[in-house]
Amino acid sequence: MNLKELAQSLGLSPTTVSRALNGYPEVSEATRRRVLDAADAHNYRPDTRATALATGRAMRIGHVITLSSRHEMVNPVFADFITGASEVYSQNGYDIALSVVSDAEEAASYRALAAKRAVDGIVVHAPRIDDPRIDLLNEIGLPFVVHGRASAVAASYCWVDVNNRGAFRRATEFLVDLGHRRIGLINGLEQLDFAMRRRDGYLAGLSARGLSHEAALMTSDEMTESYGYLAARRMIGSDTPPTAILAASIIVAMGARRAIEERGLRLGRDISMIAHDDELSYFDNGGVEPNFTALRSSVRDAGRRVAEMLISRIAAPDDPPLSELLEADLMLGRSTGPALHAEA
Amino acid sequence: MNLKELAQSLGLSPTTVSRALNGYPEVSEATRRRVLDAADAHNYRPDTRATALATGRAMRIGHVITLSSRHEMVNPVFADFITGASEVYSQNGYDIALSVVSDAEEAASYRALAAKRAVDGIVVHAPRIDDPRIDLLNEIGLPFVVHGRASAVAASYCWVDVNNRGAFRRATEFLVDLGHRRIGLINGLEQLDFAMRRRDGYLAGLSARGLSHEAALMTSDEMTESYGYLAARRMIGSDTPPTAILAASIIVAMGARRAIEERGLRLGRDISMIAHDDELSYFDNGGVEPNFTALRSSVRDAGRRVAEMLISRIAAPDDPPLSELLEADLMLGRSTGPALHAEA
DNA sequence: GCGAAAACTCAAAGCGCTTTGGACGACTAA
DNA sequence: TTAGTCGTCCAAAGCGCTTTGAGTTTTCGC
Repeated sequence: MNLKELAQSLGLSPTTVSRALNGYPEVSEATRRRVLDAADAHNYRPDTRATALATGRAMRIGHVITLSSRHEMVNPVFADFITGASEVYSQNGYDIALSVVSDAEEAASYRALAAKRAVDGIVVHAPRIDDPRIDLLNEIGLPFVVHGRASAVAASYCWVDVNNRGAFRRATEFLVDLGHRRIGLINGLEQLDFAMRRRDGYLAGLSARGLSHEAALMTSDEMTESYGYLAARRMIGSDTPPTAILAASIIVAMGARRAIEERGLRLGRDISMIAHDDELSYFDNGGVEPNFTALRSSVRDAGRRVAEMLISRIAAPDDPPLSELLEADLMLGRSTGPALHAEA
Repeated sequence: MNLKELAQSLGLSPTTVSRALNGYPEVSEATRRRVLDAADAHNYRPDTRATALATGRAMRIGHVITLSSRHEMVNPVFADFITGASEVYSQNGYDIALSVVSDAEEAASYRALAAKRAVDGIVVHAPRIDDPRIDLLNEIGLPFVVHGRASAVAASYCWVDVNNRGAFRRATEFLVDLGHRRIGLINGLEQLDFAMRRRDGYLAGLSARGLSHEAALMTSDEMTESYGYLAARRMIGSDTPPTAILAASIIVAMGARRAIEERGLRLGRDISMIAHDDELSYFDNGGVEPNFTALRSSVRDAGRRVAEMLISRIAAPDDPPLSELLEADLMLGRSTGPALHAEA
């Protein structure tokens, strides 16, 4: 069933039917009802391709997830982010085009997306410190919003980010205030902007409390469970182990906990840990008394914010860029406690 | 730059340019080169909407992920599945339309996808035992492939599934052979077909070895880390605890391990565990000697197979349905060992 | 009861592509 | 030479929608 057939079956012209369907005022309420009912009865929906071609709007948002040729990892955060974003999209009639590309073809794939006119806007995930995608997209002229920031990029652009620096600084100071002097950081890949900011916050927290940092207590890698395990094991197995650890994600923290328990230490007593918690659906970090003391910031909510911003950006591409900084809550859980040997 | 402009700039007709671009034989090699070079130089790509409208093919595959109104969980498996599928899609010129819908609007959303002519085919995720989507899609006439099966559905359809029943039976028998008599099953939601099959396999394994089952040793729920923890804690805290556990996923297994270690038990010595391992990128379960003895089956590979099958299905929608059963390997890791008190 | 405004409806053009059905030379075979 | 065959290319129709510009009918004020 297409528009023409529907119009014929109603004894109306395609024009009128289209107007009735799209809520134009030039059609009487009676006619509109009749059209709407008939459309419903025939399960008629305008062909998206034709609509997009005629209107020039694809009503589609592109999400490109990049696989590093070295790691080939899919960020588990993506699933929750997209769930949040999709809520907003569907309320506004948008849908999602997903592409998975290798880092080598990344730039080309953005160009292609624009040239093919497949999407109205793009969400940039996991920006690196000096991410070339931002200049690229600005040049192409495709509306976009960055989830995160790219500190070394001069251009202005829309972004939604968590206050990673502030959060990690706060967590660090909190641990110091509990008497911890040696605090390990098990960070994500520090090419990524958010990880760099977290380290900055960690360093700022230490120096605000008059402590110096130590290379052996800082690691950076892809945030897998086994990385968390290996990094924690190495730290706590050293001659001068940390009494507290800052973990970049719940997944990393779970690996670290494994190392801690394997060594016979008790989390929250022998050693403390604070994890960043994106509130992934499969890793609910407890309710009232979470397992991990955590910097909590819902990535699903971030998805919603990004989607809202992008939609308004598409509507007004020439307005000055928007940005939004989300704060992470420090949720006290069972994984932190006073340092045992504060004087040691 | 559109086709007409490109043609003009070359002094050719749109027809010839289109043919050159699409590899038709009616155009000389010299002209084709000239066209291809010009297209490259101008970064020209055919408008997808127009192409789709003209050809009738959207070159797009729909993936619908359903959020249960009760749980609102996004399966983390999805990210890896889509990565595998996307490899195949992009080789064949397809891209991905992702929609996230609540279970209430699920049927309507499939109908809409078909009516809007937005996709050429659909992948059905996480089928329930008696999943209505299969009959629905057959009725609509939209090509689809199910990742998994729906045991109670009579209609024939294309599917790719892991031999869950066989795998769990084998794992159960393996544990029995190690001397375990009380084996717990921490299963996924048993409305889902794969979980039901796993329980079947578990029960078949027990009865093949002459053992009976026990309700207290079988649980079913959404596969989160904390579910794994709670279920395991309850089992091992009972008067007659199991000496071995079968966990439905690595994530669940991590929760179970937490409960085990919290109780001061040593995994692989005091209690054994086998987990199903989808090889999620963020939970690499070791290499040569994995942490968990596991039923290993790559969900990314399943994504590839599903994508291949769907593409061939789209090409030949009236062929008899295809199906493929993948086997899971039983990988020996450090989480299993002989039962301590085989006679107890 | 008349003219003008309001309410309703429509024909046709256009979005950017593919594809059908030729057209036009240049080449081969008889 | 003539007919037939390639090899190249093109004009125009059509995919299903939106939207402009206009036509027709109804309503209303005086």
